[in-house]
Amino acid sequence: MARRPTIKDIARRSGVSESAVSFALNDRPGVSEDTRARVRRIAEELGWQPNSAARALSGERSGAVGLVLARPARTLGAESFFLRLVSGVQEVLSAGRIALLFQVVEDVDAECAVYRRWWAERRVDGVIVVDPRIDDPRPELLAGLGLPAVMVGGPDVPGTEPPGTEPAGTEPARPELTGPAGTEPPGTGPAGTEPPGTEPPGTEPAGTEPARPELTGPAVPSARLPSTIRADDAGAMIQVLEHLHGLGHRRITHLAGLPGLAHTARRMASLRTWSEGRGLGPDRVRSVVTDYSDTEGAAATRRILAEPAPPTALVFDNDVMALAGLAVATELGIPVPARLSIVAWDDSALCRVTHPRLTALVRDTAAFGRLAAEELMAVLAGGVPRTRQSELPRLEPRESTAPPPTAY
Amino acid sequence: MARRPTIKDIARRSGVSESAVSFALNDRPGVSEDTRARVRRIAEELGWQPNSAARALSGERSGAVGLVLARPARTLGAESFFLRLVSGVQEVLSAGRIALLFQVVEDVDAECAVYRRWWAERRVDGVIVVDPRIDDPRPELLAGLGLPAVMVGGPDVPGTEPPGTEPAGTEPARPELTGPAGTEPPGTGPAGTEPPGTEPPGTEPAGTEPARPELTGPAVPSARLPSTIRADDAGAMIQVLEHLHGLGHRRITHLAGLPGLAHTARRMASLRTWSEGRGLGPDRVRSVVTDYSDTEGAAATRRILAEPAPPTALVFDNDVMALAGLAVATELGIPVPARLSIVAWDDSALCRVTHPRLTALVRDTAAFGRLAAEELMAVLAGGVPRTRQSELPRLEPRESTAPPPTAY
DNA sequence: TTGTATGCGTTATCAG
DNA sequence: CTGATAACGCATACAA
Repeated sequence: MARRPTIKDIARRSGVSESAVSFALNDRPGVSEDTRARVRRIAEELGWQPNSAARALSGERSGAVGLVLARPARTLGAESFFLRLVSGVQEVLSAGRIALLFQVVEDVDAECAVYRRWWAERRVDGVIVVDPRIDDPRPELLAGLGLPAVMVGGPDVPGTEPPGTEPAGTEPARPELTGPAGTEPPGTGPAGTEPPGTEPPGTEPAGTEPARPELTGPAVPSARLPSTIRADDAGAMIQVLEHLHGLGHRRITHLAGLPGLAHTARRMASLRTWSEGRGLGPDRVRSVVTDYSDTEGAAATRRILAEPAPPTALVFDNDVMALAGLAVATELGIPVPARLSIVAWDDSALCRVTHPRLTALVRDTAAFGRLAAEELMAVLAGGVPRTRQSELPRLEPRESTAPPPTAY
Repeated sequence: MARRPTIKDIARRSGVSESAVSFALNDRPGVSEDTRARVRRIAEELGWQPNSAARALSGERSGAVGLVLARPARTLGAESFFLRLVSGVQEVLSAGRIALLFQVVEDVDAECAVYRRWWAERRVDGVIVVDPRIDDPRPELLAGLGLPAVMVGGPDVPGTEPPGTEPAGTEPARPELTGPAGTEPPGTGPAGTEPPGTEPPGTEPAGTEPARPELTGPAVPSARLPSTIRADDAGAMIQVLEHLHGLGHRRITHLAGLPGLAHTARRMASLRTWSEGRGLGPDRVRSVVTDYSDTEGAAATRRILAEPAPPTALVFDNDVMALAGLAVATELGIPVPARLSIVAWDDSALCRVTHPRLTALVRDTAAFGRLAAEELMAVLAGGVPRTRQSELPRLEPRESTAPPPTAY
C-alpha cells in the first residue's frame, strides 16, 4: 500500500512547523495568510487528506454516522424506500465529508447491540434511526449512551397527535439543554426529564456487558433525547381518505403495515379520527394490520374481498402489498378500478408498471433523508435536538381509483 | 457522552501493565493463563471494546470495508438485489467485527473519487466493487492505490469465457505475490504484470490531486489485481434458453440491461454462442439493450411486440423490466403465457405478486454477498486474490412460460 | 512472564 | 505569529 502524505511531510516541504500546518489547514487563526496559502497548495499537491483515525483519536469526532436497518432477511424485498432515503442522507453527509456506516440486522435487539458496539468502539458520532416503534427501546438506549440520534419517522405518543396537519415549523419539544455537545456537567441534568429508571445495559442479549461500573454507564441517563423527523402520516391519510370519499367511496379498508411501528399507529389513528368525524363506523372504514409482505397483503385482500359487503376501496401501506392486492383482485375477476379502487402508500416504479397504474402517495424520500442528515449534522455541531416535519406527501391519482360501482 | 473504559483502566484494576493487558486481549503469547483470564474477565466487566481509531492509528487496520453503489438517483428503484447482497456481506463482516461503509453516488467517476478519499483518509481496509464494466477503470485504480478489492460479478474479458459452465473450483488466475499484505518490496514487483501505463491519478475529475510526487502514487502500480466473484451468467443464460427451447420457442428476445456492464456483455455473448450452436440467427434469437429502467423496458417491449413476426418469448434482465413488459403485453391484449412467454432474471416478491406469476431465475444473492465478503477477508488476512465462482442460479418455472402458440 | 518506551497522525496547549 | 510538546488509545520492540 502506497504511503500517504502526512502533516509532517507538508511541514517539511513548506518549511514550517507541524502545528502551523494544522492551523493553516483547519482555518484556525494564528498563521499568516501567506503561509496558509502556501501550506494549502502543498497539501493539495501532495494529495493530503486527514487521517480519519488520527483525527478521531485526538478527541475529535470519528467523522462517521451510522444507520442500522432491522429487517428479517426475507422481508428485504423491494424496499425502494431505503435506498432512496440513504441516497438523500448521503447527499448531505458527503458534503460534510462524513461517512455512513450501514448495517442490516435481523431485529431490534441486534440493532441495539450494534449501537452499543459502535458506541464502545467510538465508531460513529451519531446515528440515524429508522422504523420507530411503539414502546421503542432505542431512544432511551441512545440517550443513555449519549449517542446523538435522529429518529426518522417518529416517534409520537399515539393519540397525542392532533388529527389534522400540524404547522410545518420546528418545535423544540424537548427540554433544552444548553452548552455544546459532550460538555454536560455530570449529574446536573434538569430533573424530571429522565426516562423511567431502567438502565440501558439492561436489555443486553448475552453476557457481554453486565453491570457496568462507575466508569461507563452514566448514573443519570443523559436528558438529551433524540431529534425526530416526522412524516405527516396523519395528514397524508386524510388526503387519501378525502380523495376516495370525494369519489363516492363509503366502504374503505386500510391494509396497514406492522402494528408495532409508530407510523402504522399514526395512520390508523388518523383513519379512525377521520371516519368518526364523518360518522362512518368501523364496519365501513377500518384498518387491518399485516406484516408488509406480499404474502400477507395478498391473503388479507382475498379475505376482505370475500366478505358479504366488501369495501369498494383499498389503501395499502406499501407498494408491494398494493401490487399483490391488485393481482388478487384481477385473479378474482374484480375489475380495477370499476369495482374496486386501490391506493398505494409510497410510489415507485412498480406502481407505474402495473395495469392499471396505481394511484399512489408520492413523497420525496430523498428529501426526507436529507432533512434527517441535516438535523443530525446540526446536533453534532452542538445544536439542540429538534422535532422537524417533512413535507406533506402528494397523492398522485392514476388509473386505479375511480368512483365506486354504485354511488352510495 | 459517558466515558469509555480503556486498556489503562483494565491494567489498573487488574494490577498488571498495559502491555500485558494488550497481549492478553489479543491472544498473544507472553502472558500467563491466569493473568489472561483475569484480564479478560475484567475487560468484560468493564464492557471494554477496542477503540477503533486507536487501533487503526497504531498501524493495524481500520476494521472497515467499503461498498459504493454508483447509480443515478432515478434508477434507485426496486433494487432488491443490493439490500440482499449487503445483507449477505454483513453476515460475514460482522462476525469479524468489521464495519461496512456504504455510499451511493451518481456515477463511476464519483465512485473512484470515493475510493481515493477512503484510501487517503485510511478509512477502509478494502472494498467490495459491484457492477463491473467493460473497460472498467476501477481495478486499475484500486491496484494502484494498493487497496484490496473484490469485484462482485466480474470482470471477464468478453469472448474469453467458454460458453458452458466452468468448473466451480477456485482458480488463482493472477500472478502470485508472496508476503503478507503491505510488505511489498518497493519496485520489485514481477515484471510484465503491470496494467498499461496510465497512472491512477490521471482520471481525477477536479484538480484535487494533480501529479502526486514520489511520496504517494507508487511509481509502479501494485501488481496485485482485485479478487473476483463471478456469477455464472453464461450458464444461467443457457439454462433459460434451453428451458424456452424445450417448450418449443424459436423466436426469443433477450431484453438486456446496460450494455456497459460486464455481466450484460456475458449474457449477450452466451446467448449468441448458444443460438449459433443451434443454428438460430439473430432474426430469431437476439439481445436488445436497455438501461434497466421500467420505462425503457416497457418501450422496448412495445416496439418488439409490434414487429411483423414478434418473438414468442422474452427474457428480461431484471424483475422490474419483466413486470413492465408483462403490463405492456396485457395492455396490448396479448395473453401471457398463451401467446407470449416471459422470464425474469432475478427473482423477488414482485415476480410472485403478478398475475400470472413470473418464471424467474432465482439466485441466492445473500450467499453471493457472503462469498464476496469471505474472499475480501481472506485477502485482508494476506491471502492471494482469487477468482471464485458462485453457485449456478436456478430457473424457477412459474405461470409465465408455456409452449408457444404454434409449436414451430 | 512482566513492565517501559516509543510510534501512529492529529489536535491543542503552551511557551517563545 | 511560530515552534516545541503533550495528549488520544493501542500495539509492539525491547529491557528487566
